[in-house]
Amino acid sequence: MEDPFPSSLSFLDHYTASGCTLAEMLDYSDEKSSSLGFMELLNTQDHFAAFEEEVEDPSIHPNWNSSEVLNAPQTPNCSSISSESSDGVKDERVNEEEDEEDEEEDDNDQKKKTSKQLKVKKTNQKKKREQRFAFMTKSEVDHLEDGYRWRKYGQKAVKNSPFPRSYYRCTNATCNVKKRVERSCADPSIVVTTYEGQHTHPSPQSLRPHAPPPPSYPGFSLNNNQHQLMNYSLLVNGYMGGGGGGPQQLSFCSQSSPALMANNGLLQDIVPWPAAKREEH
DNA sequence: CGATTTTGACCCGCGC
DNA sequence: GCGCGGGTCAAAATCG
Repeated sequence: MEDPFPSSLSFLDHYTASGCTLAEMLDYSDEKSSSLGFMELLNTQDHFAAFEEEVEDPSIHPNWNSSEVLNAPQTPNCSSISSESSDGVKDERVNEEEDEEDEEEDDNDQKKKTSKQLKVKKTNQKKKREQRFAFMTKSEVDHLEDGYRWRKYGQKAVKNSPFPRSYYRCTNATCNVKKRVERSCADPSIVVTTYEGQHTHPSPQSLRPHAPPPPSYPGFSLNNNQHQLMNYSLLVNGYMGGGGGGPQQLSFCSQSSPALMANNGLLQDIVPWPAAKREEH
């Protein structure tokens, strides 16, 4: 089966090469996005979607379409996406749930163990990859408000980038959604946010009296006065994941929409930074 | 005082 | 086997 996204091409390269411009892919006006969740925007405007999961064989889901993709994560129980993974994600998730239960039972025992052993167990869990997607946002602030509460648990310098990468975890104890935030080294005005996992709880923002409905998936709920809005929104298939920068396949599903044609300027200066990362080899 | 951030250390995977 | 880079932990510091 042919690889639709050769590793020599960035996802932007691929997309432009395939006759669909980024401006067609990504089109959100400030006005439209000001009060809608990110995924809601996608739902509303029916643009495109792609998601993580390291698909070995794209033919297993040749007919992905954005509505299918976007509807899939609406609830934590929905597993249609992961069930399509050929990477064992589904099974791993089941195991993860079991592991969590075991972890509670063994909590006392674990306290007796050395911290090293504890770390080994925890780091093993990170092998189980969650659904992940990332997007770029042109913003002056690093940590974009998305309706959920996050706690920063780490920060690392990124190779070949003057900007550090920040790691956040959802503050809800039952929710293990994580996100990474970093600035593009090529264009410091661009913030790259990667979500991993799905929220298992409603957004705290829903508690606000005038707040818009919370996104049912990690996404954006932008306020006009917060930042310059997401001029760019890329849902990608974990393109920034994985140390070592091994090529991960991207899966875009784009649909033509009149709305997509309305905005041409916002993406003109988007930087194909994943390509830049690959060039380091 | 609880929640969050900072930051150095540690672990793991991967390439050489 | 070793080194590098990414990801996470956890204690200390800071914030509200």
